[in-house]
Amino acid sequence: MQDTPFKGKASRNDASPAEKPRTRIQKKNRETILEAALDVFSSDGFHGATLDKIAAAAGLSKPNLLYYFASKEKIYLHLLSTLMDTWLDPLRALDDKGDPVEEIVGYLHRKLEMSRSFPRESRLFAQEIVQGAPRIKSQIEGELKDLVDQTAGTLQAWIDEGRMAPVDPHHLIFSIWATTQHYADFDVQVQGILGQSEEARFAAADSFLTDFYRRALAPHSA
Amino acid sequence: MQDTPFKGKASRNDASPAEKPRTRIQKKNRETILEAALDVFSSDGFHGATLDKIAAAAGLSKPNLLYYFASKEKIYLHLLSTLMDTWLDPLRALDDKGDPVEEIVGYLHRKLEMSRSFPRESRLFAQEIVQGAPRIKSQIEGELKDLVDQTAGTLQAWIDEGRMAPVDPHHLIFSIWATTQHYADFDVQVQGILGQSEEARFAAADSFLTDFYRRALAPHSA
DNA sequence: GCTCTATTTGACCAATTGGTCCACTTCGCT
DNA sequence: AGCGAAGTGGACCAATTGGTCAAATAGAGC
Repeated sequence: MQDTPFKGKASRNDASPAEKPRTRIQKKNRETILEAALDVFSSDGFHGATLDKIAAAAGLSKPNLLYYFASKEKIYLHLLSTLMDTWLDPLRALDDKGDPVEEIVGYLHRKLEMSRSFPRESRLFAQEIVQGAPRIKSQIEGELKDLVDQTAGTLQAWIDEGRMAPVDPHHLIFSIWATTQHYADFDVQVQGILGQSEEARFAAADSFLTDFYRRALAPHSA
Repeated sequence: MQDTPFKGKASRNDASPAEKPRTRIQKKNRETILEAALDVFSSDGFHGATLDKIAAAAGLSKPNLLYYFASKEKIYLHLLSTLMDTWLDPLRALDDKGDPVEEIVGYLHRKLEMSRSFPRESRLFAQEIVQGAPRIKSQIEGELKDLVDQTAGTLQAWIDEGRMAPVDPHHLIFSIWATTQHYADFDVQVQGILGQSEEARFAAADSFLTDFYRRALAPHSA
């Protein structure tokens, strides 16, 4: 499977719509495919998803789908790697010049907003991690860890200055991830218990979390 | 698939080790299979898991495995339904006669302990929920919701009595689920970032969460 | 309109996989 | 020891599925 240097026939055949789209059709179709794939992968998982299902969702034939992406795994990986970046944006936006508690609450808020706006992405990511992150372990131990460690440093500095309650920075970050992503990843459960509209659920979640973290993180006044 | 009333041959053949084990061999093998299946399902998901893999993990042949459980799905469902009960135990143990904050912290502690002791169960459950809980939605909207609503009532009573901070009881419960299960479900991520031994990770998590919830839930003194 | 390239798809293929058959072995009991 | 039931697994099977091919069609530039 990895022997023949030039598979198929033509050698310059690697010009198949590989990375950067070249034509407007390529651009449109690749987007359509990724959108459909996100839908299917996020609700069925990598193994549960089938090319037929993705193709159907994209309104394309399976061979045509494979004309744009070399394999099922390529599509999946493309989604994952694009995702990781977006996922970290809210954390990057944390400003070490701002007010500690409000910065954290702001981060919390942005993260919750991502759960609302991109639930499929969240679920895709969650499934990958739950299964042991077989395809992105390196990124976790790389850029993710780096950014987290750096942020933890900022938090620790704030703590040392007595501007917020002394809590373990890493676990604080984990708790924010957990509580916010919960509303995307475990949505059926939340919905099954609360009922309510999506709007109401997220509004209540935002209100609860904001209040909760403000109280828990307020610097000791004693 | 659901037509023939008596499939196969013999009619009393439904005596195949269906529900309750009858012999010691049945008991042993069913346990072995469930153990192996939990391993495989929790790390590969329902679709990713194969009977061959489960059979291999159990040290049995595939036909023999199917001698004990009628189908892959039956095994999966058996695990899931057993799980739900265990999962709710810590919540049932919450005592409305106790001290509010300490009761909640106690619950938190038990839940975190479950994440440590039964990470595979947690991951199995998580994957089912993330994918929309196709097979247990009814249980979520049934017994799970009932128990949660009841507990929420207890919490609300405590709040009304001014014995703990006024927070939305349902979202408080969600936050406890999220933060504790996170250490089982997203273990690779936590481990990738913190390094440390499992022991150290969970000790720090317990310490962080206990402290955090105590502070956030303390009744207003003002 | 013509030509070369990009796009599309029906027909296939091989591997995987859930599940079945049936002959054979091991138990449990008298 | 002897016998019927329980237990076991090699050989199969049909359906699914990721992926390939080659032939056909639609576009873009001249």
